[in-house]
Amino acid sequence: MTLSRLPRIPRPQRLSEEVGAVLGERIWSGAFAPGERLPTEARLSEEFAVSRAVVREAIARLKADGLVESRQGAGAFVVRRPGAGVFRMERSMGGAGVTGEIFELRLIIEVAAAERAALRHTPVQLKAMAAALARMEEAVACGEDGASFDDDFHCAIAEASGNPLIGRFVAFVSQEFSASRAPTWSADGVFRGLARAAQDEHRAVFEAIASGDAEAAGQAAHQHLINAAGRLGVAVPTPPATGVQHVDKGMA
Amino acid sequence: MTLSRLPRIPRPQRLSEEVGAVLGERIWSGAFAPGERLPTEARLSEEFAVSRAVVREAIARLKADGLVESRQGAGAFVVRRPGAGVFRMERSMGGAGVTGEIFELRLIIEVAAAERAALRHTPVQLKAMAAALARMEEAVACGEDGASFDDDFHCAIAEASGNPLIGRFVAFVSQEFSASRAPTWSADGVFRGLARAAQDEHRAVFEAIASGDAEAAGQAAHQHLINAAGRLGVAVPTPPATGVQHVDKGMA
DNA sequence: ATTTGTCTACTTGTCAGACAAGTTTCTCCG
DNA sequence: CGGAGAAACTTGTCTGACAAGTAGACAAAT
Repeated sequence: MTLSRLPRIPRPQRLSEEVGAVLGERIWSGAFAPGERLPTEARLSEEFAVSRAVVREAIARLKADGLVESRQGAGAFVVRRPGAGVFRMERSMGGAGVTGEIFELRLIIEVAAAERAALRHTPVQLKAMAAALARMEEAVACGEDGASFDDDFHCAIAEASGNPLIGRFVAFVSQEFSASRAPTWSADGVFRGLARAAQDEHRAVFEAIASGDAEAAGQAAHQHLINAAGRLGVAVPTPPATGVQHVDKGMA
Repeated sequence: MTLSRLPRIPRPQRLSEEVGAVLGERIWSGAFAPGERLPTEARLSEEFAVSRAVVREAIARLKADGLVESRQGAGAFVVRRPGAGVFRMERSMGGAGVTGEIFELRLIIEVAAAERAALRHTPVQLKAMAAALARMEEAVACGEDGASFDDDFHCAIAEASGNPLIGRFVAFVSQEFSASRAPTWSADGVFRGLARAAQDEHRAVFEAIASGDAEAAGQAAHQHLINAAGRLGVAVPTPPATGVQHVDKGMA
């Protein structure tokens, strides 16, 4: 077998990572306002009781993230509009409730991707989707873990949207999210038929795309993601807004 | 007041940035294969003729990008799936044709944001949108550059979507894109009425959001982005029907 | 022969101190 | 009052050192 990943025991976090996380949080929370100057490296190394090298590495990370800019002789400054330059998810945003928000973003982008894939897919891309689908089918039949094929399927759809940015973005979000996909494909999940249900939805999406019906593809993708959220026990803060919003137009 | 930008002169690149760029390119190009171990810091500092501290900062940047992982005592390794962990745009994508793809992504996400903002906006967020709108109005009247208020307006809408991820993503894409927004707000653009037209569209989006009409907000945002692309001479590869169709399905 | 324990060389993480280069601030002279 | 220049900071880079952790070899035990 592939000796799988995940150092189950959390290795002692590097000092520079801790310092970087604290500083990043202060910036995101607004404790360091945009445009403001950070304390000097000497000051920070004193505050955190670490060497200046550690502080410098932490700041290097923030610079790589596009959160701060430093000018020799002047200091390090919080960038005017933090968050531009790079988009990441995991860090510095309270963990609670985030999953639902990630799902909402997936819903938006993957539905759009499915619609476009229905209209633009090439034979090669369709074959890639079919291959991922077949592998998942096999996994369901054998009771194995098909999570990575699940990833592949979603990414193949995004690739077929014809817009590489959409493909990369879905790949990115999928990765960020793959840990939470486990319950569906765990032994227990397969036993309870979750994998089977997901697979049926996958096929519906695939057939809609293959037949070139954009609207059906979008609806199938939408339904799949809503159901997937339900299988994970995640509340997606969207349903009233997206699918059926014409219903509550009456009020107000 | 705020002495704004002046880094038009390419400031002397930091050594660590140069080294980091070279290493990053080697990884992206595959010269360092996924899973492979990087040369040791000592070896790299020798190769680049810089101190180990510089190499360490360069590697810190790569770690922040999620390209490499280092284990004390073992070495630094190229991550198995480079590119996961962060989402950037500038890298590894030639400039041609990309603008249209960015626009398509904006179209997808900002239309969805406008729909949600119509349903979820708070009074404070509405006020932020109104403020940005007013400043743009002023800029149009005075013939000044309102590009940054344009940014603010779009970001305020995304913020009001109630999903911070959407807000950050729009901020991210906006930034990546702000350079291309210049033509609308340049002296020539203002003269030719481009800014005026954009402003009318902005107001339409705002009013739809303020009135809580998600469908109208989505359509207005869709129209605005299509027109904005037209003003820039960019072709958005989106069939006219697609952008909003998942909203009004079921409507007769 | 296989397993186990130990040892050693190597690599990254952290520290301390130093100097160079650039910026800001204040002083002092005109 | 204004400007030149010195002084104080601050970041960028270098050097050397030690601690912590890893990997491979080697020896001992079963």
